[in-house]
Amino acid sequence: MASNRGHFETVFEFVEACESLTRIDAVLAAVQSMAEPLGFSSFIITGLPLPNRPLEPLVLLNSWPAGWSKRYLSQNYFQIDPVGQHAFATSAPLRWGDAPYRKEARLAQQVMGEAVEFGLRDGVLVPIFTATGWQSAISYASGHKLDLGPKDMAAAHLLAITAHSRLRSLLSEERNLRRKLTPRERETLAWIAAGKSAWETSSILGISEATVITHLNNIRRKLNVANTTQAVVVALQAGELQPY
Amino acid sequence: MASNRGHFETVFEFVEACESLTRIDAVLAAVQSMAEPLGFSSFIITGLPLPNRPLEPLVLLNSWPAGWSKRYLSQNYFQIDPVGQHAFATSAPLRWGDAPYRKEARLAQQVMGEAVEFGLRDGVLVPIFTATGWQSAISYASGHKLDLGPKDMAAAHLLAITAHSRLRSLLSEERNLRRKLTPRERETLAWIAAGKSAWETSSILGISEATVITHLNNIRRKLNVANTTQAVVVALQAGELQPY
DNA sequence: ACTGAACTCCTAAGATGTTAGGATAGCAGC
DNA sequence: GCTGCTATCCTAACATCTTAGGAGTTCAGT
Repeated sequence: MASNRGHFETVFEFVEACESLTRIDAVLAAVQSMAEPLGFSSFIITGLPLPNRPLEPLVLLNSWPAGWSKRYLSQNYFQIDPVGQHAFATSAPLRWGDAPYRKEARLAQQVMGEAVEFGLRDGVLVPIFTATGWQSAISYASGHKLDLGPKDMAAAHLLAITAHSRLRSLLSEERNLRRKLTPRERETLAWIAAGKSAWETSSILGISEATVITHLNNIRRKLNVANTTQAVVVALQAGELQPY
Repeated sequence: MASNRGHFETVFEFVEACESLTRIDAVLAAVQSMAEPLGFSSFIITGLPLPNRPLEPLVLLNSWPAGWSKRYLSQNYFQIDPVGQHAFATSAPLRWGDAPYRKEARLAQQVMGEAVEFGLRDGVLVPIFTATGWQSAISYASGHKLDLGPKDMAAAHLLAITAHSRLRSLLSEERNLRRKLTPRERETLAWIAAGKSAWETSSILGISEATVITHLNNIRRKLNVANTTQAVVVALQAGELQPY
């Protein structure tokens, strides 16, 4: 384990350098190189899904072993994983071993057992809070038991929020290039999300109700959702409902 | 202006100390005491609203002069303020003076003129990205023109994301104490947000469609919204749609 | 024992959203 | 000149949500 002072200075340089990274794989490499001196072999940065929703579409960055990653995401282990579920309840960085789980939860024990098979024995989960109640998290993994002090945890925390911030801006830029909705459709959906009916929205936008309905039809088709309510949720998560 | 090295070390100590702050006004005082050496006299930490939506419900922490704060929020200046609007487009900290605005935008100039009357002459806006496309921001204000180097900007940035992270966890804890919806109502709304109809949701939850409809009626009444779609948006912003 | 909150179930009318067609006009890019 | 995209408008049947009532059960706390 490197010295605490060393960690801090290095992480601090990372904070500055991170701003100039323009490619997602560069962020991944940078985080990886920062995490290794702290004792972590891999990590994942992800948004936390709503109840009953899959984790996979919210993953931002992932350096987990491929086999584990595939199994965890496809089997939706997140809904079982005590560490993942505790991410909602904690505000401070969390040692994996400190995640509470009921003894009767055989599934939870099975998931943790399988993680060990893939070389993920210990780790730290850092929750990242957002202004809207949505959360993200970064989960660092290690192949051996960790011995981390408060400063190491703080360094991991700092690394997490910095990388997350940078990542969001990069993905936001990428996202703009593959937006699915037209400007008028976004404008329409923004009013619908504000609770306006189709008729009210048509008045606001100065068009006919029929046109608003057509826009909503196209929106639902493009986003591949069941109804307008889900369209709003998906559009929010996809960043469609913002200016610019 | 204090030395750059001093800023950095102080901010770094703040990162550690912030974790132990348990009261919102303590965070406010801590940020204030950190911001002043950087040249800032006041600040606001807030989520960014959807188009056509007011800023006020998303404000987390506010040390702006009371008069200006009241006017800005009640008049919904955010939708006019070029700095506020540019928050959506930038990923790096932004000097107020660098915010682009059209010359023909008399309203924008008026807002900025009024800010000066309240002693807000210059400042820095730090956007905070989230995993879901929702954004927050902190806006530092100063009574005089600022002369900030890259390291000062980085220090302000670091201060912002650290305080924001802590604040979210504190508010999240407070929020849990004044949740409006019952567990069953949250469970119902989570499936509705996933695009299920009332009938489908009733099947999933093993209750009658009538009960789901009753839950939705109560949800709309409690959240004081016009329809289920808006109920989902409001519940998401209020953090109602998460486990625990 | 009582109170309040949560959860459950019901009807019926009216409002609103959804589906499935079709149609015209403007405009940018090839 | 053509193609594709965007934006606009329309009808009609059907599905779903919304409103406005009422009512019974359970359970925790006073």
